[in-house]
Amino acid sequence: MQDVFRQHFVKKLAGFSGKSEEEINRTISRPPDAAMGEYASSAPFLTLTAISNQNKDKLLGLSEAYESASAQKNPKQIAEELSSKFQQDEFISSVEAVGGYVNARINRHKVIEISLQAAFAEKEKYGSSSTGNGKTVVLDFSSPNIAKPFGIGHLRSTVIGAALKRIYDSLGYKTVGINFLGDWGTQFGKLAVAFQKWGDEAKMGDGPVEYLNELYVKYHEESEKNPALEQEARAWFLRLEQGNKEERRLWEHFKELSLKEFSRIYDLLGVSFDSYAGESFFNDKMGPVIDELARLGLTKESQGALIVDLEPYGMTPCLLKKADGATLYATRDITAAMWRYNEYGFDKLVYVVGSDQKLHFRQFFKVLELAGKNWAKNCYHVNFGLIRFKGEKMSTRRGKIVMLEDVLDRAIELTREIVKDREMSADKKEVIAKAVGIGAVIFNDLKNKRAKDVDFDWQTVLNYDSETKSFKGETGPYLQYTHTRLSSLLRNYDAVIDGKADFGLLKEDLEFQISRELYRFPQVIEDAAEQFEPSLISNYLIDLASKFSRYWHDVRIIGSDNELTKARILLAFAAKTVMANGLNLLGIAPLEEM
RNA sequence: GCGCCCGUAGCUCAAUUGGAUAGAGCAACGGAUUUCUAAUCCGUAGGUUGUGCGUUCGAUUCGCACCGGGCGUACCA
Repeated sequence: MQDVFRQHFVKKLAGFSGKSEEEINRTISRPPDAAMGEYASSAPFLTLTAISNQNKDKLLGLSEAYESASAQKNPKQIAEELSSKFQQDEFISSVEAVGGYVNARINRHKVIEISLQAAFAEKEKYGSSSTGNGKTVVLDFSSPNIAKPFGIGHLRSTVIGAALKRIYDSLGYKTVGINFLGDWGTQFGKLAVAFQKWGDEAKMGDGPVEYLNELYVKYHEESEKNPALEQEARAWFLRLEQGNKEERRLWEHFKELSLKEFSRIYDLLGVSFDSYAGESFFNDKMGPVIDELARLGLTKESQGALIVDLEPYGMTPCLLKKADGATLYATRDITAAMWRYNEYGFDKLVYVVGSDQKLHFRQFFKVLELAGKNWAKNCYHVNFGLIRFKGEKMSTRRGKIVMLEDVLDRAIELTREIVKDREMSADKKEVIAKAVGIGAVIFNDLKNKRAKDVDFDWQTVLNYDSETKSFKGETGPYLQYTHTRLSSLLRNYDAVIDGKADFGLLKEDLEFQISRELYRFPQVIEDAAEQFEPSLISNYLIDLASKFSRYWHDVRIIGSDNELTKARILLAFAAKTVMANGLNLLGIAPLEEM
């Protein structure tokens, strides 16, 4: 979507200055103070830069360049000249030169009119577009390991991936969400060995995955003392890979137990997938791929293993087969990528996986490229920071892990405490407790740039204040609360909202500020998709919510003046629409009351 | 050792991708409630953007070096 105000300003300025629109567009920023206008251009400095660059080519000294630049014209003068050429029009109300910048104020009335009308007309579609029509994005996310507990590390992948999927959906892309289950690999050998040695089927009762994890931890403790266990585990997995019935049966049992637990969590989070083709799905498809790579002369044997040498690219080799013949993670990923390309013909293949696997992705993307797959450049590793626990990396091997379900349960419990004394039905309270508690957890994971590591801390995750019994500040509940109040407000308005109003009556500064936020919403979604960054939407919603919170504190919306009320209600309606649309993209439920 | 990422208020993070006077939340202190839901709002205080050079008219943003933290570094994923 295009910002017509900005576009208009750029076009005019380009005309006046003789620079290209492209060039002018790069000089646009926002003035430090809102009072100075909405757009600023540093175009007057371009001449200076150009002259000094020119002189640099001629090997002139810096001071000389500056002198010759200022001798001709200084930015201040240029800014004044350019500004004076502007005339008030439909989009721009005034242009002013300030210290070498050209500052433009946009026509407030126009912004209000455009944004409120668009939000009213498009409702739940406002913000979406058709830019992605005909294109397919495949997203690989969540991808937990079978027989391991679902930790908060997987929450990040799940929540970020699900948000990106919705974001791309809303831009008209066809999206395919794949849960690339970690249901294959040596860890099953380890688990099976542990289970056979110390396990007891009868103890699997209520929390089988937790029990299996205990065995897994025990295995790693024991194997430090007894290295022979490693051999046993490898042998077991090899038998599984070769199709032995007994091993297969146990593996399927583990898998079934795990999926049952995972789906409970996905239900809570409101996440679903289009495909569960996990690693095991590719078990019988790797052979031909290895053959293909070999035919292309990419593979070689080294220390008994089959590798693709990536030395020329400054990377350690990509291992396709271990010395014992078993395949590895990279083999499955390469195979899966090729299969997905054939199956979906994607325009983008996105992996939402932690930063600790960066090298792995660089390696296998490179292998794809070397194999002549020109679509390799459309593969993206959307990495995210690790969740550390009291400064330590979490590790399932050492049993250091925070269970996602515990986090969710605790958040829901805190919320129950808040709504306990509300006058509403018990059912309603429970719905609210779930939506708000989960919303708090989801937002906590989506509010920061994904690359940031997060130190998990019970005290601060939810920003819960036990004294006032409330979630405070920049949280999911804050956004939900804003949406709730807007809903309540609109319920209190008994006339019909028909989308018509006298926009000229909205003269408050905040009415303009809010409209401007509403206006840029579609662009925020596009940026979030482009950068694979849901936090852009989180931050945006916080901005919008805090502006509206301030607004209705200062201003009476439903008042005695019918026309004014009508206009303000339309503003509230538009704000509610955008809050709801934004929250839905993040996977947080917009509530009517709470 | 080498590679990648990070370092911004006491804490957690923003900063429109190189623009003007670096902004929010939490915590602290002070204030606002006959309410369109106070899970709210307002105010005060808090900074040599890790350090030092460099590039630029202009640097939190780009380059180099150093300091500190994280991750990775062929048979785990």
